[in-house]
Amino acid sequence: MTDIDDIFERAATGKSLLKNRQTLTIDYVPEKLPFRDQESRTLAQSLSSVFKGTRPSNLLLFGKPGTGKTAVVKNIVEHLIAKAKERNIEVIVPIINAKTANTAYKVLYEIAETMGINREDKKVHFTGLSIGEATDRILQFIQKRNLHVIMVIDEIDSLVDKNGDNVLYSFTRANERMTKGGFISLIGISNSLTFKDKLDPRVRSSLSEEETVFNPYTVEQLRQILLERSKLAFNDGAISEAIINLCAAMSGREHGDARKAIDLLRIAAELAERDHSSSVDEKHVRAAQEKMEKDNNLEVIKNATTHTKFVILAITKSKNGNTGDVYEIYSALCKDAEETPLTQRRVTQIISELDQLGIVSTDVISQGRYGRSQKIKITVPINTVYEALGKDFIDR
DNA sequence: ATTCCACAGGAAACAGTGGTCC
DNA sequence: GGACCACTGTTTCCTGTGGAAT
Repeated sequence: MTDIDDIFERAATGKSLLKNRQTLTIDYVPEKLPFRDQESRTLAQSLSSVFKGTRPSNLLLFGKPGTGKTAVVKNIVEHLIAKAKERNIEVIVPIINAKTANTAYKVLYEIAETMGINREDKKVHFTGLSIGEATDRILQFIQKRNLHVIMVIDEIDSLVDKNGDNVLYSFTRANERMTKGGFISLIGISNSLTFKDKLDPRVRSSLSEEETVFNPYTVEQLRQILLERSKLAFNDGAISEAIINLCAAMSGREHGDARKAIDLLRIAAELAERDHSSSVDEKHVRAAQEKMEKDNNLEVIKNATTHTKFVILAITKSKNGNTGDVYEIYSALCKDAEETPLTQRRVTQIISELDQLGIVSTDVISQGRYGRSQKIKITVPINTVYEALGKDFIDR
């Protein structure tokens, strides 16, 4: 075990490059978000009608991931609650992530939980109620207590994609029903600009009373964000401006996602520490970039269901990558493993899910009289696939 | 211009599970 | 304890599609 002891010894005695790792994680939200003054002001102005006792406009925030939407909302809401408390106004702000609470009922349940309804007689249980009944109980609670509720639904597009806009419809209309007091405002946060098209026109008009678009950060903006964070996170001399420029350039070119850029910086720092290097250099950043991609793919494949793994394996084994060919190989794999194969319809769906996750790429090709099909290709390095599937799985 | 292939993918239905309500 | 509800994963059924072959 001497090599293991050696690792521990070096970790214990080695010099840390980071003085505050926390500031390079998603949990850290700075007091004021750089480059988001305009958006913050718009949001604050919209919410300020709470102080006049009237309902704030419903609001939609659009922007790609890592553009600071959620952070801006959290910041402003925190200020709002504090300011309202000084004036004895009770504002409740349930923040629901519709990607985690991925059904209409789960969203209602989460809202009920954060609002404290479940400490009352008429609870909204984990299951068993109809959606209508759950909505009614929430509205009754708000009305009875004359509450100001600002409902924040993050990733609102995934809720609408999976469940339609019924829940949104009930809440945008709720104020007409609550005649005895209390009100609800909705803030929807979405990664997709086209999400509005999927809404019922009545929901669309009432939900998008105001809209704010968060543009992706430019390379220069990312550079300044990373510079700020690195001052908080790193010990003196542990990172150079050139390395920060590189991280900003790599992230800005690819996605403009501040969260990923900060992750890149953190992982590069961790790799440099493991390397016992006195500072982060270019090779750590490049390695961090590779690691991020690989880890992501590994996790997805490792956690996939058995049938999804069979499909992935079938794609790697297929010569032409046609749907028919892949399905045939998949069926054979199932037969070998004494599993009943899923239908082709379901396999098509699995392939499309893998496509969305970026594990495979598909191109629809038409072979004329020989039909239309998809050309399916694995986009993840084959070694990563085999590593994720495991030798036992491949050899069985 | 029409036919035909090999699918893609939407919609509805179903089975099984885990829960509440009355 | 039966009626009812939601959710997930799946199957079944069906319509639509691009372009080579006829």
